[in-house]
Amino acid sequence: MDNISYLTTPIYYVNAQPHLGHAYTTVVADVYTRLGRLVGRDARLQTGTDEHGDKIAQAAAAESVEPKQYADRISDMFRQTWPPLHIRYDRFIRTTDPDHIKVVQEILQKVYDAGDIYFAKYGGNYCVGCERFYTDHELVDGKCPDHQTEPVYIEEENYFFRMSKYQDWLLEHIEAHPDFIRPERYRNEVKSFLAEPLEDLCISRPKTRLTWGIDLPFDDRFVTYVWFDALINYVSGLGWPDGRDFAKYWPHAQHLIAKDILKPHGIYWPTMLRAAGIEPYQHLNVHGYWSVGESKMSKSVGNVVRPLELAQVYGPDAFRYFLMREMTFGLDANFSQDLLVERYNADLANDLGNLFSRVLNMMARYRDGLVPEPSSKSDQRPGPDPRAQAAEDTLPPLRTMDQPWLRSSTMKELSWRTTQYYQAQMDVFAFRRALEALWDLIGAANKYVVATEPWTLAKDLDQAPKLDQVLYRLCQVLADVTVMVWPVMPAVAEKMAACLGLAGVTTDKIRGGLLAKIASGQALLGPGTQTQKPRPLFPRIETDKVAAKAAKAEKKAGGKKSARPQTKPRAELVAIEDFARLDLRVGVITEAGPIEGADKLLRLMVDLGEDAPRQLVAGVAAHYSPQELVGMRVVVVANLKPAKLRGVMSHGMLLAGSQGKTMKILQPDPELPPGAKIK
RNA sequence: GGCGAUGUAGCUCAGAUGGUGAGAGCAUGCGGCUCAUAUCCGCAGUGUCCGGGGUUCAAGUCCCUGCAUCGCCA
Repeated sequence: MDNISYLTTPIYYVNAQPHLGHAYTTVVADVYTRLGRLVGRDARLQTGTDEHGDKIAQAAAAESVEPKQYADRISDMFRQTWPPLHIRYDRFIRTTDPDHIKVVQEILQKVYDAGDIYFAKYGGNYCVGCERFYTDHELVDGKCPDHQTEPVYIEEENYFFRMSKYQDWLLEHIEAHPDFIRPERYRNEVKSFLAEPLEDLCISRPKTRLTWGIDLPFDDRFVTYVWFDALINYVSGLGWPDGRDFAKYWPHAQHLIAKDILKPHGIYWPTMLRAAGIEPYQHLNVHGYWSVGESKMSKSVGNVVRPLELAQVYGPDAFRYFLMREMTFGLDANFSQDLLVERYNADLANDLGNLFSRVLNMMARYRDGLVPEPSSKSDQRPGPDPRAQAAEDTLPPLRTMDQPWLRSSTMKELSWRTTQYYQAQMDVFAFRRALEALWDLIGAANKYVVATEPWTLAKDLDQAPKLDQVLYRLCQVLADVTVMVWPVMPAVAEKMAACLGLAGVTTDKIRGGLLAKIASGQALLGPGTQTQKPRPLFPRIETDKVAAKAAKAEKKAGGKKSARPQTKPRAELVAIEDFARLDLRVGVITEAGPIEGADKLLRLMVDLGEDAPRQLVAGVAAHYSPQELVGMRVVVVANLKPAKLRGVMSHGMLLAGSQGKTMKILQPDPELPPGAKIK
C-alpha cells in the first residue's frame, strides 16, 4: 500500500457561499486524509477557490468592487468554513495566486508549442445582453430566453485544445485501469461519453468580452477560459514542474469531486495532462448529491434551515459522522435535521456514547479505573488469534456476532477483523460500509456486556479474575474503537482517548501506525492504565418523541415517582442554542493605545477578518502594555451590543481569564485565521 | 430531444460474480437486565424487490419496454 497520498477537493467557484455540498466533499477529503495519517502515510490534502470568469466579474461589478476584491471576500468565507468542521488542509490554493498563474501560462505555452492548441473561427447566435452564445436548442422561438430579443449571428476567433487527439489514448487508459474512475457507474458514464467522437475544447475568450482571467502567453488579446485555468490547480499547488512536492505527491494523486463535474475531470483533465506530458492522476473519486429536505422536527429543538448551521448546533463531529454514515459514496442521499437527530441519538448517544459510559463507570466502580491484568490465555498472548487470521479471506462476515456465547476471545477476534475491514473499506471510499462494520463491533461489545453481566461478577469475589478479563477486553475494544473513530470524529476521539488513558491519538508524531499496531494484535492499553469516568460524549437530543417515550416508560413502571425528576428546571444550565447565539471570533490586535482619563482601559483595533479592523475597548491596561498587545491573537465576542466606555465606542469584547490578581488574555491557536468562528 | 442513474418493509437505505425461505437501522408491539446518557439485550411482525414482457434449471440481480424521479449534455 502506498505510504504517500495526495487528495484534492475541487476548487470552489466563488460565486456562491459554502453550502452542504462543498462541506461534504471537503469532509470526505479530510476523513480520507486522516485515515491515511492513521495508517502512517504522508498524506496531503489540497482545497481552494476558483476565482476567474464572467460570473465573478459581473458579481463584482454589481457591487462596484474590483473582481479581486470580490473574490478575496468569498474565498475567505470558504477558508473560514473548514477549521470549525475540523478540516485540516495542507494548501488552500486560489486561482489568483501568482504561482498558479505562472504554471497555467507555462502549461498553455507548452501545449501550444507542441501544436495541440490552435486558432480557429466559429460563428453562432450571440445575445448582446447575456454576452454569450446560444445554441439553436436553447433559444425560445428564436429569441434569447432571458431578454426576449433576437440574437445576432457573429463570428469569433478563439483558441482550441486538440482534445480529440487523445480520445483513443484515454479510452485505453480507462480500460487498462479499472479503478481510474470510481465508483464504477461513473467510469461507465465516461466510457459512454468516449464512445462518441470528442470535440476539441474552446479554451479562450477575447478580452473584448472578458478580461478577468489569465492571459494566454502566446496571444495577449485573449484570456484562458475555465478549465485550462481551474484544473491546473491540482499540479500548480504542488509546484509543477520541478517542485519537490510535485515529485513526491503527484504519483499518488487522487481527486474527489461531485458528479456534476465528471466530464471535465474524467475527460478534459486527463487529456490535458497527457498533452502537457504529465502522468495521469491515480484515481478520480466521484460522489452524489445531497437533497435537503424539510424538517418535521418540533419547535423544542428549533428549526435550522441551513445545514452548515446544524454542524454548529449538534457539533462538527456528529455532523461529520452523519455525512459519512448516511451517504453511500457515489449515490445521492437525503439530508434533514430529523435524519441527523435520529442518527445522533441512535448511533452516537445510545450505541457508542452509552457503551463508553457504562464501561468506564464499571471500571471506576469495580477497579478504581485501573485497567486490570487479563486472565485469559488469548489475551496474554500478543498477536491476533491464528483462527482470526485464517479467516481473513472470508471477511466480512461480521454479523456473526448474534450468538449468545460471546466470549472474550471472540471479542478480540472481532475487534481485530473489524480493524482490517474498516481500513480496507475506508481506503476505497466505502465509508458507509466501514462505519457499519465499526458499529457492529460497538453492538457486539454491548452484547458482550449483557452476556457477561459484570455487575453480577462483581458481587462474587471468586469471580474477580473473570471480571478482570471482561473489563480488560472491553477497555481494549474501546481503545480500538477510539482509533477507528478518529478520522471521522477527531475531537470526540481525543476526548475518548483522554478518558481511556490512550496515548498517541492526539499527537501527530506517534499516531501513525496505530491501526497497524491493532492489526498486529497488540493491546493498546496496558494493565494498570488509569481510566476516568467520562461526561456523556453525546448528550441525547431530547425531542418530543423521546420525551413522550420516557413518560410512557415511567407510567408503565407503575407510576412511581422517578428517582430522576425529568423536567427539573435548570436555571444555571444553558442550551447549546443559547451558546450558539454568541458570535465568537478569532482576531488579531493591530493597534493598541491608552484612553484619556482611564487607567484601566485600552483602545484596541482588532482584525476580525472583516473589511476593516474593529475598535474595542478592553479593561486590560493594568495587565498588558499596548506594545505587547499588538500582534496578539485574541478571542472576541463579535455580536456584543456596542457600548460607549469613557466616550469611546466598543464593538465587541475580548475574552480573558482571571485567577486572583492575575489576568491573562485567551490566545487561540495560530492556525486559526482572523475571523474564524469559535464554538 | 440525447446519454446516464435511481425506483427494495411506515421512514432512510444495504443487497460486491444471477443460487440456501429477501436484509439493516429507525419507527411499532411484547419480554429481560440494571453497569450506563430512560440507555442496553432478546423476540415479533409487515414487502406484487415500480409496471409489463423476455433469457435461464434459477433474477431484486441480466436483456427489452413503459411509468416516475434525478443528473449531465444539446
